[in-house]
Amino acid sequence: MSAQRPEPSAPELPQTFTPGEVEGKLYERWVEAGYFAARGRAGKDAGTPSGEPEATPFSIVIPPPNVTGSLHVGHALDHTIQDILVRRRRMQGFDTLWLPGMDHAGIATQNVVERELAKEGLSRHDLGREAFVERVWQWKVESGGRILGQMRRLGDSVDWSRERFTMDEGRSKAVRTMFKRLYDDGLIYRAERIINWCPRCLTALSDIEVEHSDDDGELVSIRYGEGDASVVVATTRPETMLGDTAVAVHPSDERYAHLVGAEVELPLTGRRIPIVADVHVDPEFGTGAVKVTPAHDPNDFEIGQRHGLPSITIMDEHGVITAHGMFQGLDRFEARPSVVAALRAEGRIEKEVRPYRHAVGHCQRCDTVVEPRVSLQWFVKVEPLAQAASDAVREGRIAIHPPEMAKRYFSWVDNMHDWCISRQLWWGHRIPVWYGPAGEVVCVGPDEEPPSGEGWTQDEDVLDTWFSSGLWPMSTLGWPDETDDLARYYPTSVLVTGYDILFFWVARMAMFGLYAMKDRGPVDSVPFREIVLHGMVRDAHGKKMSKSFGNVVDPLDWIDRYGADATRFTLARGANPGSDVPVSEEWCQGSRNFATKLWNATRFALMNGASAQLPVPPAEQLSSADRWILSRLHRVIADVDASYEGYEFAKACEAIQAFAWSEFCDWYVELAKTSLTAGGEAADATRAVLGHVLDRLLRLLHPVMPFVTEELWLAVTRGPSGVAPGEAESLVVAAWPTAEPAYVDPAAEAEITALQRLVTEVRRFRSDQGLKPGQRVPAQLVGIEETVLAPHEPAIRSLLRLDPAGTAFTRTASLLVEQVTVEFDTAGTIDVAAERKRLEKDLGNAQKEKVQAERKLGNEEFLAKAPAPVVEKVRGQLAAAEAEIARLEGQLAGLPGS
RNA sequence: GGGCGAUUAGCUCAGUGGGAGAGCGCUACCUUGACACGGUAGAGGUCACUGGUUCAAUCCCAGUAUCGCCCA
Repeated sequence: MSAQRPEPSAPELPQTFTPGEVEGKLYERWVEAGYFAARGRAGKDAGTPSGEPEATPFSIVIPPPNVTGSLHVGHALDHTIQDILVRRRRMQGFDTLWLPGMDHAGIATQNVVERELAKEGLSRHDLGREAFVERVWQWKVESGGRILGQMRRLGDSVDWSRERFTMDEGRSKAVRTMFKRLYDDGLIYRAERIINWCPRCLTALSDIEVEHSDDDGELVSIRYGEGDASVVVATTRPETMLGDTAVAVHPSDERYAHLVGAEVELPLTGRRIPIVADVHVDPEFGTGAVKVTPAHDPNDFEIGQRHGLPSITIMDEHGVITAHGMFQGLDRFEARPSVVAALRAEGRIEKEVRPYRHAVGHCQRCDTVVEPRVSLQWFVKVEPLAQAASDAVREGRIAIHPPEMAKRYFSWVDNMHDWCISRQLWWGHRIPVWYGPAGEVVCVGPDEEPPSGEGWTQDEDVLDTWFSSGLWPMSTLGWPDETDDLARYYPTSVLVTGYDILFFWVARMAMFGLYAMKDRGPVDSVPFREIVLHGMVRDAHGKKMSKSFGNVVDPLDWIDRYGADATRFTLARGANPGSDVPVSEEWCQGSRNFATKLWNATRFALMNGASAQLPVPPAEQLSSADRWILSRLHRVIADVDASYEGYEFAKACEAIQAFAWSEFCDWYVELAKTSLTAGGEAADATRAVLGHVLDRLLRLLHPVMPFVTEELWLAVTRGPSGVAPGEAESLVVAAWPTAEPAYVDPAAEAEITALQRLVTEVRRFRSDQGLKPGQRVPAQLVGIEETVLAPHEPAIRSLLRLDPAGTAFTRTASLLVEQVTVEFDTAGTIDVAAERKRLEKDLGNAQKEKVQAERKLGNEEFLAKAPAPVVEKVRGQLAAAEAEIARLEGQLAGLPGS
């Protein structure tokens, strides 16, 4: 430590950053300080960290994770993005609300608890409805909500005082209110329809709870009827032929024209079924004739409706065949080969293709193959609601980012089928409809007493979880009550979610919000003003993460090993608008490395007395290096801020990292070493500039990497005297940095660019010459006095390990760069061949550039039609190339042996 | 089958109508007084293919191929 160096103004930071030791403490401190709590109605007068009198609300409701769930990497991405938005707005002085909570996940949760019961040898029916639901609540209290603790690990700045759950009292009231309103408006009805049925979960599913995959099955062609009057149908589900009630062909299919209206005998059953003509039959598929099983296929159901065909249910709720003699009692998948064998025995099988790949629907929750089933269910009539939801986006009242994604939204919302909302479960919001002894049907509102007396019973079913999730942006703020929060934070500002669940609930929230809040008018009834869609997290090769593939990343594992900051940065750094987010452990290590780099740069600055408390002197008292880094910083602030504003998180992260590492650490800190060693006023200025740049840089990065930036910022802004006057006590509530154009300094930028070019050229020379990095070489910088680089000679010598030329100096090599001739004494060991190779290579490039520029400038049309600035630019390129050629040719001519 | 998107360095991805970029990986050298979770230098690309528009195309348009996603 040199004598001039002042006492360190802050306690030295430890040598490395240990996330595990500080993250938990910092998070709890933030929560205790109340930074994450929205200010509520008082916020109007409460002031802001940056001192403005009024705080504009900025609100986000979290896409509620399942109460059964745990934080997976998809949540980590989703939450990181929301936290970036919220933390930036908070620093900007907004009254921010990020509202956390969970949904009750009807099927998933019921499955979990039923599995628990099964270990005790019990089923839910052994307990009865009431006791079972009690048991689920108990489970929810005990083991539910693990994910909330995990959100703390990630650093989510949510308002814990406003945590909500879809099954809690307020949210239940919202559900009953909404049901009643829709029912009274005729938008909820009960009907017998074909729905998706899970024979394992024993409940109806909505369309979106069915996942389609291409599976290996079979395609069997079966001949119905005899002789000329026979017809061959192809099917992937031969067992359902037991429930066939027709054969359908396309009306213009000449092959079958003579058969339409006739009947054929259905094998194995002895029943006679008609042949009908229907335009929805694809004449190209199979034989062009299809079997029609209205009770077990959605398309066939439609055909059945159009032609008045009977519907014969051949399976029970478990997917077991219910009739037909020898097949009775067989599971649907056992029945399939049995039916085929029986048909084969009768000589009815014309063709069997196996394996045959085709789309098969599976239950999203348990992967069981879904069985279409005719049953009595409750539906939401979506048409008017969907129309409103579609219009809101079409008219820009809800903006989708990135905008290309709106197409997906429209294609879904504009083609939505009625929504089956009843579920044959016990865990959920029970349908508030009572049936009376004389066939009465009464929908009971939240504040009404259900009818009592002999013979009245409540509907047994519960509502789809998405019915309550669809109310989330309103219900969490207190709707249907006119609460202060609802008045202040609805519509929410942004909804952040993956494009893969756009349909699951975004459209539903839009439909419900626009309907329930319509009194506010078209603009303010939307549940959110903007939708930010991100992609799915994938592995380093773009593969979807899956347990079976073994490429699943556990974000908590990364947080443990690399820190929450590194995990968050990795996700944000990969989040380009509209595209999936590839991640890998290597990249997370890279993010950790970045945190460490920042840590060490800050440590260096603090060791040398840097502080954000020091005022940056006026420009004329600053070195060009100081002015350069300030200029670059303030340009970067503008760029990064614009990227954040446009939800371009990858771009923002990349720009911050590039500036911090490649400009601040690689050049400014290196140049600062010379200045600090020299001492005096220049050193003081450097300390102030180091403090200023770090301060702004840490603020800019804080939304992405909240922990390490807080730790460093506190050290940089607080000297031994504690909190700086007027400064925030935490980066969480510190003011967002603004770009100050006054700092932009093109002259300083040009000067440091010249310095970089000179230093790089000499480094290349040293490298070509095999000079070791640390090896000191005597050199003189001829002509530097006449250039802008004159004041930088000490820094240049330090960066390049150049010693002063002593009396015994003998020039063995020289290099002309930026009007400076660098003469070296390499003690005679000059590698002329290496140097010639280098120069010739550069010369070749310069000549190529010259030719390109000349070709353009020799083109009359180019000169006539290209814009003037472009022509000027090319002229400049030509001049630069010619100067470079002259320089390199001079260098080559000066080599020994030339 | 319908729709959408992609194709740029070994890998993952930015990018712009006018001189091809980043990170990781790779090669060489280096424990220099913030940092080896580091430094310096380097190699590596007909910007998928074929046409068209234009003074000028990796970028705009059309077609082809391959891949991915959503829907049926």
